[in-house]
Amino acid sequence: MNDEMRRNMPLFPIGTVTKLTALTPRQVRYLEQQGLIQPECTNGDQCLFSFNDVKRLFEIKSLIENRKSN
DNA sequence: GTTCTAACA
DNA sequence: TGTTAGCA
Repeated sequence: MNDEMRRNMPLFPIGTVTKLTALTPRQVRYLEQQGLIQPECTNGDQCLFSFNDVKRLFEIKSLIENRKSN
């Protein structure tokens, strides 16, 4: 994998994702169980999230916040 | 230190 | 949804 590729396909652990999305690991896992996100679970025990998933979390987060307002 | 699962309220 | 317990 090239250096450029790592910049475009970084994989973060749930801890980083929770900070980036401002969500809790519970919500992230729950959404994952609902099939709303598709993280890369290589070992099956640890799931790494890519920008793709983080982006989806932000969309979902917005929906949750909108749900409160409406 | 970090992640995962399970269950309960 | 949030927390706790134990495990690797």
